[in-house]
Amino acid sequence: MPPLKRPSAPRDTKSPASNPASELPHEATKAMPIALLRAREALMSRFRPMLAEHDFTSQQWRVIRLLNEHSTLDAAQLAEKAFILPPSLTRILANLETRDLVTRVQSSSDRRRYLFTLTAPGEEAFRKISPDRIKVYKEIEAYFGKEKINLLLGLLDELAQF
Amino acid sequence: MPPLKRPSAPRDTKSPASNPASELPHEATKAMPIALLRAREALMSRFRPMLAEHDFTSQQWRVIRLLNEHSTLDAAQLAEKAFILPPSLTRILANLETRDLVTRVQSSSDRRRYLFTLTAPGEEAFRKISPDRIKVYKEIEAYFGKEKINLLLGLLDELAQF
DNA sequence: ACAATTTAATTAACGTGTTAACATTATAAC
DNA sequence: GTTATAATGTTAACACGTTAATTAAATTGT
Repeated sequence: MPPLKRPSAPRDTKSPASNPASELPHEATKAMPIALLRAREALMSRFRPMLAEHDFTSQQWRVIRLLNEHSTLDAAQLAEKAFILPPSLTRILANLETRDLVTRVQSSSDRRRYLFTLTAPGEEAFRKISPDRIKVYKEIEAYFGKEKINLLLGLLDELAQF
Repeated sequence: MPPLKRPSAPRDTKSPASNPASELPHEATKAMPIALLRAREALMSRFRPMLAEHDFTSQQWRVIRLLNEHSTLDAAQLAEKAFILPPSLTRILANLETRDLVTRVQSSSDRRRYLFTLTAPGEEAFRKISPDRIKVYKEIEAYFGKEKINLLLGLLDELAQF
């Protein structure tokens, strides 16, 4: 039987005594969105300063990296692979074009589409940053271990299907 | 010895043949930040429309939820628990105060600090949304299973320590 | 008590996230 | 072939993320 309420007693939570945390069906699930955010931030806080030194945001870098891998992509492909919504991507690409890191050409077969490619300075920026980036990957692996990383990736991919 | 380059050959990637994906030490690690993003988005895409019906963003809702649990918190405590940076929190609290969902009182012992509390309409909003929210939690559990959720949470917490 | 330092919260500036509406071009229906 | 529909990318509006600078108040050292 739960103890009687003492309304005059000091307290710093409102957790109802009739519904302790251990019985709630979704206590763990409730924490998932923030746990994902915190884990991601733990990683990004390593990459961000390094990218900032070269005047890149992580999203700008994701676009650069993808264009380095695929040589040419249209906006829809970039949006899907970088997981960036079209309105954000429009702004990011405009920024990178202004800085002469990326160029666009209109597709001749479908004039609604634009094909994006790294410029020479864009490729140079990629090569310049890459070593630092790999250093961080290795630190993560050293801390966490490849097995756990793959286990985690599997779970995340499955959750992403939801 | 790597094959000769064929500059005229069609291709859609630039992956160097001398360094196939299976040998790269960080292929999995490289995918972690986006995998975390995608997993989180899978969850948030369920919550967002429901919150939007009541004119809440997920961040605003996080603040409401925390004030419901803890009854009164200062900005620093809210920032830490909701994982929201102080400048964002300032704006969010200003918004919620304008809507009379939250009130602030200056701490008498430390006049730099402000203590925030839900108003009656704030508590009402919380109660109104809560059932929908729990419904989504249960859907997630039904899809993913509690064991996997707890396993995933453990891995995420460990990664967050990095 | 007083100056220097530290801390809590805010402001400023810029970039991104999110939704809705829009212009342009392709495709489908008829 | 013309009209209706769908798809690609952009614009607009608002909220949040991120870093640096700022204000006000507390704390420390002397």
